[in-house]
Amino acid sequence: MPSPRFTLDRSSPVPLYFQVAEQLEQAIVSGEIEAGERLENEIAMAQDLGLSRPTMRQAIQVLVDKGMLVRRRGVGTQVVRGQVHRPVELTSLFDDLSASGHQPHTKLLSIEQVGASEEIAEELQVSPDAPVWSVRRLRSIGEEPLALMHNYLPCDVVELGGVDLETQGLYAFLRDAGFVIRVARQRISARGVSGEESALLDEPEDSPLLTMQRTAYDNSGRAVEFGRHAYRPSLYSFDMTLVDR
Amino acid sequence: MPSPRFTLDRSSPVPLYFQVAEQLEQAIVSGEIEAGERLENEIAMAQDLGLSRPTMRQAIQVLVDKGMLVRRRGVGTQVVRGQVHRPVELTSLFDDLSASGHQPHTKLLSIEQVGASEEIAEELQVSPDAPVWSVRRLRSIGEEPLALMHNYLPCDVVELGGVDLETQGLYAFLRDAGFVIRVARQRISARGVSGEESALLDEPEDSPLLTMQRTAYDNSGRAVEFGRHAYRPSLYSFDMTLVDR
DNA sequence: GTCAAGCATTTGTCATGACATCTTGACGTC
DNA sequence: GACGTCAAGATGTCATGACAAATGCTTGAC
Repeated sequence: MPSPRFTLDRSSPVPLYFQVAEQLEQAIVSGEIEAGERLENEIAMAQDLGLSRPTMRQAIQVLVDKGMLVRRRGVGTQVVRGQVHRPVELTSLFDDLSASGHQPHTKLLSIEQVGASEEIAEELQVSPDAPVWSVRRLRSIGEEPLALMHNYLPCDVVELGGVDLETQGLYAFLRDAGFVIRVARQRISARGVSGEESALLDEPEDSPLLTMQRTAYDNSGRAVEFGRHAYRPSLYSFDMTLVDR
Repeated sequence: MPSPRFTLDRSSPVPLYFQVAEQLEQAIVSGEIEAGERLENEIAMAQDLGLSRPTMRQAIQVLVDKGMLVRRRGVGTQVVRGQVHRPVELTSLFDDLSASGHQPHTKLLSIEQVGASEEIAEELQVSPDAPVWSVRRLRSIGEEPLALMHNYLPCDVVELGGVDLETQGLYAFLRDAGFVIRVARQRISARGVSGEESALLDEPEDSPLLTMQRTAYDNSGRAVEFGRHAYRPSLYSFDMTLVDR
């Protein structure tokens, strides 16, 4: 029954349950708590740390939601075996690559205001033919083209004029502009390359592409962005963890 | 400020927070509460229903996790705009199709015990060359081939001898056999068809395929199943909702 | 008129206490 | 020896109370 020493800072603005969750996660990934091992019971852990049980439960719940811990009533809480893949998150590919130490590069292919097609209008919750930004970018890693991205944003919500989307990811810009993206719905599938894409992505004819289309909503529930992306499957995939609740 | 009438059954084994979550979700999908609308505050809703605030919060949290509601401190809770797509869940394709009213059909291509390759052994947390079940199935919808599925299960965990995997999905069998799948990790990508697949899936050479590989863990954190699947992208895609927490 | 301070509202966090329910193993009976 | 019962231990659910922090509006000073 492992009981690593966690340190709590009650004067920190970071919530206690989050401090515990972070350190517990660290203990798991570092191997201090072994895979398959059972944790001490909630009440004892809470007492050890001078916390209430709800707070301790909340901390554990964070890792349960991440798929790192599994709870069984009447038994206890165990560490899930198997290595953790980084899951799909509400970040952009740009952030993904930056975080993994690679040097992504973005080429702005086009940016213009167009009238929303029927599909776009529905996804963005605007009237058909309403003005929307249409942005096409090519993302590469080193000399290797990686993804072709086509995004749409409502003009009356976002002002993209003069924004440098080559040095800054779209999501980073939206964050800086005060948009808090809280929810996104996406669909992943595949298709063959089209003619123009073939040259841009440096893929031969009939190559398969991994496609993702996503609509993102800010913290007021309003649609902010809709995008259709195509990835070279040899260089990109989507990892995720599913948790049954 | 909407305040639909919810009914609670305190003698029911269904938790109160779940009863509320279900009815709240129903009110949202039915349009009784409009998209974008703000909910009454937690305390008032709790009082209206004769519940405590934590219970009411837990009910709301269920829908926040589903991406249907968005909370903002100091403001309130709002309904996310935009239609809901059914997300990727811990069910099998078989369940997916059955639920959507179609008639899936499964053909068992092969089932045998083999020694685990290095990759399989690592995914399933068994020793290399340990005996594992190797199951290959072709799933169709009507006359249309849909997916080619290749699954591996540790022999010392699951007994597949005599199991009819043509009328029953793999996950349904595992459930009946007492396995509770709680966590799964999966990776989605794409590739071109290989020779044998081309005929089985009725796709021409060089067609793109959507691929998914998944490792599933039971409620003790043990790896139970590893599978590599290939889908015809014209007939299948992965929908999911991402929520930032 | 504009900006800043203050206030009301609402969600976020945390504590304490209680009981329910499930699991497992020990014990006793048949 | 097999089976059922019981008790211990763990998580699941629910209630009450309190304070913190963010937001948006109102009010007041300049």
